[in-house]
Amino acid sequence: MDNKSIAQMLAETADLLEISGGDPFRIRSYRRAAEAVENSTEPLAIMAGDTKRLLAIPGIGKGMAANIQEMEARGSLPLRDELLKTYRPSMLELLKLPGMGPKTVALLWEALQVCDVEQLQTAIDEGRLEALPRFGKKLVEKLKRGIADYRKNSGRFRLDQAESAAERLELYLKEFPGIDRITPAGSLRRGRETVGDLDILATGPACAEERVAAAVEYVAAYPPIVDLIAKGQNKVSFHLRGGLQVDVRLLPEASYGAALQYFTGSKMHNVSLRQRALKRGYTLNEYALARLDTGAVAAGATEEEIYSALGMDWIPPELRENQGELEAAAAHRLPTLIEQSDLRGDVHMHTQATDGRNTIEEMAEAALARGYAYIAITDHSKNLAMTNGLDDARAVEHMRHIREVDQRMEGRIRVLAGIEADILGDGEIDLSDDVLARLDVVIASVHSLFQQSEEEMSARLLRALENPHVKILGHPTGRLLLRREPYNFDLGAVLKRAAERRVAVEHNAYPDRLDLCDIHLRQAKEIGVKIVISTDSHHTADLDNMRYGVRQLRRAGLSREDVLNTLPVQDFLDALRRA
DNA sequence: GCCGTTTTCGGCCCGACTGTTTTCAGTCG
Repeated sequence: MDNKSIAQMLAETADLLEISGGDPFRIRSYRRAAEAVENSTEPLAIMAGDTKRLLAIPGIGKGMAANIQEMEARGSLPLRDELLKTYRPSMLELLKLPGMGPKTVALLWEALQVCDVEQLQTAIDEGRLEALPRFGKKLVEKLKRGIADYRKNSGRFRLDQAESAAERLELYLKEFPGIDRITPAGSLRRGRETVGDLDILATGPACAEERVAAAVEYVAAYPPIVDLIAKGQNKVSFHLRGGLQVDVRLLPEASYGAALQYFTGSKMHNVSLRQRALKRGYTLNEYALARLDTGAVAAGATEEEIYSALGMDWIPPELRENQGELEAAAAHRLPTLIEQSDLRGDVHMHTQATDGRNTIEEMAEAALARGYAYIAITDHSKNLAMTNGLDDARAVEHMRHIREVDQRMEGRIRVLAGIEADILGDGEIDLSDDVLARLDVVIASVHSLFQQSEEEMSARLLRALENPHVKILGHPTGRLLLRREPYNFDLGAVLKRAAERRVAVEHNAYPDRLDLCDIHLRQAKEIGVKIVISTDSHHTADLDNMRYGVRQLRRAGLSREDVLNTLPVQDFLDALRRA
């Protein structure tokens, strides 16, 4: 079983235990174990035989190790099977409705034998819910709306979409006199590839306790709101068109840091942080860090002073997932994360020669405007016929063009000549060695491997790595290589061989395909593979996507040294030649 | 079920909001 399936099974067991009214602390340990498994860079299938290694994972004890071994051996978890005799799997879906928690699910089951969304809808229509304790008109209304939303869209929102919604709201909030600082918190600030809802924090004189009511009214009047969910003393929650939920919190300046820390999360990071605070004689909430004995406030205005009062360095939001960052911060050993400004070149882009929209010059000017010192033009090779891919002769001709443009730029920006070549069925590259040898940047990509089995893929990737001209292993889908989904091929072996051959592995910065690569980026770092980050731009505007990819690298804990295109152009080329 | 710079037992993070109550349980983040 792959890690994701194991994690899901553990999480479901936690949900079922909660519905059954089980011990809350036992439930929490199942949740913790699920997180730990999901975040493990190593397939548990390999570790399962080694109890000691399982026990070394925080959150995994004797019982959980046995559970994991059981799942590996039989593909099932006895406690979960037991619970499913009493409860229905569809109840796990019911839990996703807003306002619906384990207690309510249990009540619906015991009183009405309702166990899924369909039956709940029927029970509502027949008016059977009102007979139950705690079920008034409003709660029933809320469930009705919840069911409609659930059917319409059940899912998270892409980071780039959430970001632009946040930016529009920010403009609106800034209009209100006395609101002068606005920060998105939550998973958006942590740079998660998808965002469940938007947490926006705001502060300024208008957010002081005695004045905040007017600002709350202003927020609630935000025109794009389609559905006001809640309006409290200093918080407004609503849905935007498209279903994105937004929580806006208006906070006094003295506790802004505490609130930012609190609402940035992640939940597990906060739980651990508060535990550490307790051990040191403090209590931490969204208003302040305070002494337990006297109640005296120790910190609150900034995040830095809170972490510092607890003996830690400030932790970049991207790392706040409770995966060892607290220990690293206490030991002053946090990595210095890469910044977008560290990048000196974008080395994967297409032009009109194949399926790009712009000319070489236009791409170069656009990159120059974004502060890059160099780019590589890497159009497709002939095997991608549908893109009008280049054969040997056209590749040489195109290279000549690129060199001319490079000359014309007169050193303002270096324009390197490259290719995004295709890996053929036998692992060969679809251009001659002669041509490949004359190019500065050869990316070998996996287009033709889409429909292949995953075992086949890894074999081909490994063969392609043996080609001396391949400098970068590309993954233009963002799904093939560095992904978190269950995969059968041995990615570790490909990364290890890439490290040995000194071939860099590419990380593409697509906003719509940021599909969960952080775990494998971490694995690449552990193995020592160099990363090249690029946008695979087909249009000058695509160059702006770099920021999304950088967030991914940061979440994986990567520093400038891990990424080749932070180097000056000559060092970058030398590093590639070492392959 | 996990875990230990007070512990191998006895703890385990914290507060707001909602709806239904008339003092609180449940949900949420």
